[in-house]
Amino acid sequence: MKKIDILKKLRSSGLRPTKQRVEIAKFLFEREKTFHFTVESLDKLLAKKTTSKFALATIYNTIHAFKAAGHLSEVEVKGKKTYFDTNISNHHHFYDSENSELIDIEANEVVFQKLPKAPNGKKIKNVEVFINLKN
Amino acid sequence: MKKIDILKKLRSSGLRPTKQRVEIAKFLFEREKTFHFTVESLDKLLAKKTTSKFALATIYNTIHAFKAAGHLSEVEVKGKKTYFDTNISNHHHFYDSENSELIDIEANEVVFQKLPKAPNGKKIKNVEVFINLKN
DNA sequence: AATTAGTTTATAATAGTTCTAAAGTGAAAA
DNA sequence: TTTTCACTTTAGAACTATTATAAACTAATT
Ligand SMILES: [Mn+2]
Ligand SMILES: [Mn+2]
Ligand SMILES: [Zn+2]
Ligand SMILES: [Zn+2]
Repeated sequence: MKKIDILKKLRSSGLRPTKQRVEIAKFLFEREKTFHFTVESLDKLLAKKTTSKFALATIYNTIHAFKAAGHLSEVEVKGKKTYFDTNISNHHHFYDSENSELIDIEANEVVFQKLPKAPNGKKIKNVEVFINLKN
Repeated sequence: MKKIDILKKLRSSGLRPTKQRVEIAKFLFEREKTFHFTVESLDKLLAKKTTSKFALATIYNTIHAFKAAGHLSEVEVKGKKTYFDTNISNHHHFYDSENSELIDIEANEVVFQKLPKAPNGKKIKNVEVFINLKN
C-alpha cells in the first residue's frame, strides 16, 4: 500500500490525514502480512521506528478512528490489554500464550461438520474460533 | 451439591471452609445449570441473596482460589470485565451482546470437518468456539 | 491571510483489579 | 478447653489500561 492509498483511505473514512494518522497508518497498513498489536506495543514500535512523537491519547484516538472506519478490528485475548488486528476479514486465530502472539487462520481453514443452532429468537452474527497453543 | 460436599470440595482444595467461602461456594455450586458471572454481578447477587457482607477483595480472593483449585474457569469476553464459569469442562459459548450473556455449548455440539494444524514446534492445547448472537 | 472545525497533547479521571497490613478466625497443639 | 499461629477477611491504597478534558495546535476552507 502506497502513500497515496493511505491518504485516500483516510480521506474516504472522513479522517483528516494528519501527520500522526499518516505515520500510524503507514506503519500499520504498509505491510504484507496481518499485524496484531496492543496500544502499548504499537506505542513502543512507533517510538523505535519513527522520529515523531505520539501522545498515548493520540494513539488511542487514531486506533479507535481506524476501527470505527473499518480499517482495524479488535480481537479478544486473555489478559487485560486490548488487541487490534489489521486483518478485517472474518477469520480465526491461533493464540500462543508463551509469547502472547496471535496468528491468523483464514476463514476457509476452518469447516464445521456440526454447529448448534442459535437459541430461540436469536441469530448467529458470526463464529470465532480460537486455537490455544502450547509447546 | 449438598453442604457436606461443599466442605469436602473446599478442604480437598486446601481451602479452609470459612464463612465467606462456604457461602460463596453454596451460591455458585449448588445449582443445576452452569453459572456465568463477573465479580461485580456476583457481588450484587450475594448482597441480594445472603445476609452476610463480603468485602470485594474477599470475593476476588475466593474466586481466584476456586479457579486455582479448578472449581471455576475463566471465559474471555469482549469488554473489560472478567467472566467466570462454573462449567469447568471443555466447552464453547454463545455470546449474546444484547444482554452480555454467555450460554454454554457442550463440546459435542461442535464438530470440525477441517481445522488447521498447529504452527511448527507448537501443539494445540484446546479449541474454543465463540458464537456471537444478534436478534 | 483569516477563520474554523477538527486534532493533538498533557494531564486528570475512571474502572476493574490487585496489593497491603491490620484485625479477625479456624483448627491444631497443649 | 485454652492457647497459639497460620490463614483469612477487610477497608482502603495502589495499580493498570483506558477514556475524558480542555487548552494549544493545525488542516482545510474562505
Ligand atoms: Mn482481554
Ligand atoms: Mn475481556
Ligand atoms: Zn487476525
Ligand atoms: Zn460456560
